[in-house]
Amino acid sequence: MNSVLRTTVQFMANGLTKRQEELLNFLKLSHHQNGVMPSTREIQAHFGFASQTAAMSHLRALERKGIIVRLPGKARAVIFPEELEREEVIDIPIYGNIAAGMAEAVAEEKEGCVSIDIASLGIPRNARTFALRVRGESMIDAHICSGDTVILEFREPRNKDIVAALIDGETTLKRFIMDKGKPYLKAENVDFPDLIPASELVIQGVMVGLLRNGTSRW
Amino acid sequence: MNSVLRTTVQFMANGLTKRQEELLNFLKLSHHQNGVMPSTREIQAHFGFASQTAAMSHLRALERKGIIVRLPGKARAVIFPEELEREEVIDIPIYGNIAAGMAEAVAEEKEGCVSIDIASLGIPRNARTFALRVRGESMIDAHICSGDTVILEFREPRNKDIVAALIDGETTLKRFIMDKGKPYLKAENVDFPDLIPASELVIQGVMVGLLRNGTSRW
DNA sequence: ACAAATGTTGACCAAATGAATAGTGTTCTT
DNA sequence: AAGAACACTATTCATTTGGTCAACATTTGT
Repeated sequence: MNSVLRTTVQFMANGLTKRQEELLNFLKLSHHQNGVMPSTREIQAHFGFASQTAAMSHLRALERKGIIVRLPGKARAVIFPEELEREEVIDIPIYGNIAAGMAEAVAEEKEGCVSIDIASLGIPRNARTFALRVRGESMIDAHICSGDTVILEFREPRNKDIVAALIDGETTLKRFIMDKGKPYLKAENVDFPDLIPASELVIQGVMVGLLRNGTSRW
Repeated sequence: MNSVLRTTVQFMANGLTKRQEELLNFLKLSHHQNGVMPSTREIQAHFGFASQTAAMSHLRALERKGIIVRLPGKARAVIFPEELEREEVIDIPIYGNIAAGMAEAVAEEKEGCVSIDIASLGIPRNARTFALRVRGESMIDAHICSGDTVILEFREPRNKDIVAALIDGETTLKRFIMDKGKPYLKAENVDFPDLIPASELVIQGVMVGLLRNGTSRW
């Protein structure tokens, strides 16, 4: 009597069986950890199959159900359809402070990263961007809250742009106003005064987007 | 006299030569369009090289400069290091309206997609999420503006959560308040009245994040 | 002028990899 | 009870693919 098979074919919400779900998870895990899709023999080894055909037929099943796409004949050519439709994703470094000149983005001070597609932010693909965590309420009337993450582009500010500026060795978010050729910085909160730059005005970036986290207070 | 070679070795900002830059662009384009990395022979064919060795040496150069990582012996195993560090990216469909029951997310009504890493939103990897474009000023006191994109999770609301609710066949954003066992909906704008549900209260999702675009007005 | 780095050519090998065929047992639906 | 979908074993073949060797040309810095 053959007691190897004890399979209970249960269908999941997405129309996959338990085993197919396991295979899909392995594909995703492998792709995320190693950066490449596993070959049929790597799938075989991971599940302890005695032949590649088992892996092959599972891949065929996933393809038939539209979960994956494969390029026939090509090696490791398993694709998740959603990744093909996806816009280009960029990685935006988050800095706590940017005290220095910002000429070269210093990886050491990076606190984390936001990965987001460029279309959602509406920025050009070659834009140099970075992000800052907002502390304080100085821009609350522009509906920028403490805890928000603002996305900034490294470029020249235009009138009324919201900018990150270096003031007294600290980076703060302010609205950039050009008044008769003279620039000054305006807080979007009546409790904060306008700032007329004494000497040089150092603009670190122009706000192009904002990200608010569910765990933030609002 | 051999007049094939007209190479001017110019170094780019990232330390790559012109040719290496072209190769990198082909890798990125190919990866984004086809979903897989090109093989050395596909690189060869694209650039019209007479042998794989040209492609190989370019790949080696890119690897030496840290632009790519390769897994020796494995097929199409070229990896961009930033993608390895990247958190898992999910694709959140954007709906204009969600009039229907929302039991099954209907792809037909999809207006677009936001691709973002799960860590930036702070949501579990298996969360069922969708996004809505905000119209109107009813949540302005919660600093949610017209034009913002709110990210919502399909789950039961807790007290004081901001939710998308179905009211008169339209989806609107409101704060969910549970008062002595009776739920009602509160607009975060003094000009808008509270809403006490006449019959059934249909909650479509709970706000877990917000995305504001640079092109939005503020 | 010389060395080092870069870009190229052509031919070849061995390993990695996808794919096919034939057959067994299990579970689910009708 | 029958058919379909599912989960696998065992073996074999053909192609894809990475990797190497031996040269040679051009540019760049010392």
